[in-house]
Amino acid sequence: MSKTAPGSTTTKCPECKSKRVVRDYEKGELLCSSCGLIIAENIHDMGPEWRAFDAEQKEKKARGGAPIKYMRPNKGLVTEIDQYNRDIRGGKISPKKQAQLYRMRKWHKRVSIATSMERNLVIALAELDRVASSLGLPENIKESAALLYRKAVKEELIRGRLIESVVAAVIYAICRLQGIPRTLDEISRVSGIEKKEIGRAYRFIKTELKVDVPLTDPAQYVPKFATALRLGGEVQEEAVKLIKKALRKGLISGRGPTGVAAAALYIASAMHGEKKTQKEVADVAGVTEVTIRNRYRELKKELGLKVNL
DNA sequence: AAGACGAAAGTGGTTGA
DNA sequence: TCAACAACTTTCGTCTT
Repeated sequence: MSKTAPGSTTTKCPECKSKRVVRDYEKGELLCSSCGLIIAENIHDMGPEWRAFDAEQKEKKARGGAPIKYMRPNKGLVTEIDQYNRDIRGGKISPKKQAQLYRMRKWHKRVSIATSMERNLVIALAELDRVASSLGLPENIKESAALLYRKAVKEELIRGRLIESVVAAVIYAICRLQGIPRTLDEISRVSGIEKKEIGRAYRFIKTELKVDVPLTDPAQYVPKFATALRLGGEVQEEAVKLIKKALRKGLISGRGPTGVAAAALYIASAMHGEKKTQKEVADVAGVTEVTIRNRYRELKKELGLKVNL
């Protein structure tokens, strides 16, 4: 990547022409600090010369080639030392060498047993790296996820579960813990594991490892959606304000965070004369118009908003 | 013609007996 | 393990702009 100091860049914001574009390593985003536009999301370490606003666009823009699949565990990872004390031509080997081979076999066996866990990790970490990179998650997230996965292995929680689904679950958990908005849908798409599979594995490790995951704050999704909708900073602030108010008020408990974020953005966009249709907002948020209407009606009533749309 | 609205029925997941 | 339940979706008819 570039050699600029962490956080700062030489990029100019395409929206407001400001030079105050910074990298947010936490979220893996490149954003303009004066207007709030996310210029690039899911920043790769390996040089993103394109822009992508969300996972879908990213998939379209990313170069071709099927995702790497680790078909067979252990492929190329296991060495064998046979039991015949011969060299490759079949000739006898000196007793000294034989003793050496014996020791090698012995240790090889021990190491192999000790590393059935390690082997699992090799596969899992490769998968973790692949998925996390596809999602543009930064290093520290990968590290945390790897740590959590190790814990899961140690507790023998993988048995009967696909390694890939546990990996996906761990990533999902860490993202939520760190407040980085990645939906189950996105993770499902890049990992190729069904949403409900990930959800199940996630719930399992969450309870078994007693990981305390706070419920997602809808405000976390605001910048993401707003950028996809090309909505400015003021609208985002407005939406976040609405969410905060709603949170303090009755509650948003039980509601899907994406739906709430979508409704807040919908209202905020109308308040600032940059109105988007329900369908537009619904599409980027991954919910239906009906859900937006429901949330929007609740918000309007609870907050006593007098917005005419 | 497009967007917004809401009713009704269906789906998948959670929860508690 | 099953049934009740809440959130969300799908579908569709109607109203508004």
